[in-house]
Amino acid sequence: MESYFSGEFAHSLDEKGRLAIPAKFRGRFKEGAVVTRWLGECLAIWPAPEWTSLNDDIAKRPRTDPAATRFRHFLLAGAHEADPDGQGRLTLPSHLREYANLQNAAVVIGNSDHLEVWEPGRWRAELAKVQADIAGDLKDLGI
Amino acid sequence: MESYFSGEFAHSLDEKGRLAIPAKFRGRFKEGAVVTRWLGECLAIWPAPEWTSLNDDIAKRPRTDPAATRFRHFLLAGAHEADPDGQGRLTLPSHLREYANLQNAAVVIGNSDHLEVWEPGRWRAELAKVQADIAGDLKDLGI
DNA sequence: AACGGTTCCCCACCGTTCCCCACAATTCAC
DNA sequence: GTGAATTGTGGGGAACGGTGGGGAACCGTT
Repeated sequence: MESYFSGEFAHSLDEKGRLAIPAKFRGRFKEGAVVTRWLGECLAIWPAPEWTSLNDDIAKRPRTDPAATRFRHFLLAGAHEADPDGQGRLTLPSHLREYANLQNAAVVIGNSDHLEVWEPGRWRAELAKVQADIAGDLKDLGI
Repeated sequence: MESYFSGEFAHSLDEKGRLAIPAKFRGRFKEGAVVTRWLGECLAIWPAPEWTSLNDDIAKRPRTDPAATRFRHFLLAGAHEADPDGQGRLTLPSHLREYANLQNAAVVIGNSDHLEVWEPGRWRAELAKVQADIAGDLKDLGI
């Protein structure tokens, strides 16, 4: 069993909008999965426990904080709970597919506590940006 | 048993994308190996324990830090866990081979806590740069 | 109650990957 | 110098994982 999500996987979306979760991670979604919008115009897939703790964190923020309110709208309004089918796939609702601009292909990447789903073109652009800034980022992070 | 990785080894990549780990280092990868993108457009190979500690460090960084987000995408998305086969080889996934521009040949070098895999041409260029700057670098480092 | 549409579940195919065996070349020992 | 062991390389077969599609169950509507 994996402790952190990592890796990059090129998967397809079929005509029913189904996306396969990488086989090595399926065990982490036995208790359910939640799909949400995420930063960079991609989607995030959370195992149920991680989703709950993220939710608890958000709920603690004061109702009067405008930033917290916007973040709630961003995250909660798009949240979609889904159990993977017998083949380890989950169906992405159309409004989330539109947000992430997903057509027939997708790149699934592991990112610590969640998976991310990117349209392949956007992922290449993100990677290019990352490579351009990596030296400076490392310096900032002190690694 | 070596404590630090060092040395330079010219190996080939076969048609299945398999790379042989130098025999003297194979004992360090009994618990598993992780291949990632690395600086200079090469790949890094980490023994599982070293990777875990690097991973813990990354996971601790705040979700909101853009530099940390980019670094996660660079490192975690590129990370590929693989156990060496019975011959001490591991398969490099195609997206990592593309990143490092690897075709049929590779140079494996030891670098303290990890191995690096370079396309031979890039490695020669890196060596040339190193030799050109070595005197000044030593001065800066106070060695 | 009947119908159309959607969603869910299951089965089957196919490509890839993994694992094992075999060869060749180099190194090491005697 | 000769033999033996180790190392790097290649290939074949079996298992696994991703994909597509068909049929049953479930919804809302007429």
